[in-house]
Amino acid sequence: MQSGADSSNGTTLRRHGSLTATVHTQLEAMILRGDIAPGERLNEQFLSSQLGVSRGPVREAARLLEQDGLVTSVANQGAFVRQLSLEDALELYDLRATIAGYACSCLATRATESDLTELRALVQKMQDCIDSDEEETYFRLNLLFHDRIAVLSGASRTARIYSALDKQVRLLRRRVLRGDESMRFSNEEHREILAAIESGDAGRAREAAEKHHINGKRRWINTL
Amino acid sequence: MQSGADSSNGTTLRRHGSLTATVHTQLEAMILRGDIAPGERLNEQFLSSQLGVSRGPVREAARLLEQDGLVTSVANQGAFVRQLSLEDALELYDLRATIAGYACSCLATRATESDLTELRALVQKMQDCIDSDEEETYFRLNLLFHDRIAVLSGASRTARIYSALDKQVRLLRRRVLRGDESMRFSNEEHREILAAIESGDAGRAREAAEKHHINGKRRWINTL
DNA sequence: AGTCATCTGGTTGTTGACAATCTGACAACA
DNA sequence: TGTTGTCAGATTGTCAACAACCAGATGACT
Repeated sequence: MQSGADSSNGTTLRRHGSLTATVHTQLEAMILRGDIAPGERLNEQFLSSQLGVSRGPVREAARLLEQDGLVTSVANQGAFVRQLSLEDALELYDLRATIAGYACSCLATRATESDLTELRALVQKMQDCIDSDEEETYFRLNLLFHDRIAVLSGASRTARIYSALDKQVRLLRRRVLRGDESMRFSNEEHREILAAIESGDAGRAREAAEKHHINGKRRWINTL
Repeated sequence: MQSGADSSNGTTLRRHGSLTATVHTQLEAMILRGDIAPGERLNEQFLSSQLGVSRGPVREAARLLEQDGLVTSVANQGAFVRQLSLEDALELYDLRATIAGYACSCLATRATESDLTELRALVQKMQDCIDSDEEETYFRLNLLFHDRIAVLSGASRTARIYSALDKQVRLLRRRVLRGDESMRFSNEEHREILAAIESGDAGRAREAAEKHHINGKRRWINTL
């Protein structure tokens, strides 16, 4: 719950100039954090007063969130935080796997030594988390690992779409506790992805990434 | 009632649709038609007076177009019709190929007889266009064929993304004259895609679709 | 009692005005 | 002559008020 105007981030986030961008970021965080539950409506007036802006930027931010797939808006009724059906979830996982596969295949053909160093470090950090049983940090690093792959692939649209899909996935498993075994298997797959990228074999990288994501899907299904 | 949401693709001029939606459709058409050239700015004031609305809906529509990838907006400077670099174009083709491959693999596992009938009819019509040398119509049917596959695949996000990528591609080859030979090869590939879907073999469908799109990419490159 | 029309409060849709910012040009100056 | 400061115009960013619209409640009528 944000009291009053700012207080959220100490420094006023005015740098981008556009309030819309700020509001977009804030609302996205609220939704991903679960402050606004799936199915709930984004009340423009309430949110605008909460964030200390007028309804204009809130409306524009809502449009952005709709394109991000985080909310659906109904004419004359407003924007609602998306509630994903099981079918939606399954498609989401598969599609994300496909996109990730493409990103990895791109990266395999262009990764610099610096890129590889960065990814290796992430895998190592994740291993440390497993050893010291820090699930929360592992979860964060895991997101970062895949995000970095998408970005480093140089395919900007691909990275953007992957990021959007990732947020939608987080919509349905906000608090995922993978468990020790899952983390171990998962990071093993990360190693395979990394090895495939290092080898420069685009096809192998693609398959490794797809398999990893599909396994993630299966792990999620098993938690139902 | 299922109002709003998405995907009644193309002209969704509902009786009372919001102005934002109308403006979005109009601007999209203008851009795709080339009325507003790549690199050109979308002047909010001019467009709003041109379309007989205020700047609000125009601004919101511009946000939508940005998410569609048709324009890029700069803070305090406005929205500009996107100018695609060669790299952009190459990624676009590859990514679209990947997405199309996924859509086809989905459709292969769920296509109804009615779906197949529709697609067969489209392929036949395209053949007629080739025989009577109607490139313009062939071009339109070609777009429709791939769009229908995406929609019939049942993967709504996938269809949406494919549609967006498709519009971006059209941004860089508004007037493509494929030539007789190209059309013939292209439709032959359509047949192969259709056959793969009919066979129910997801992997084969995926490969056929990917190959078709990659060949399309090559055909485009050859025109440079 | 049940069905339908109407009313009302609240919310979104739209607008025109005002503030902040950028672009380009002109003029002052070293 | 080349650089820099300043200004005017245009354009985007934001706001608060008004209009259109929907959902639910109330009440009349059969």
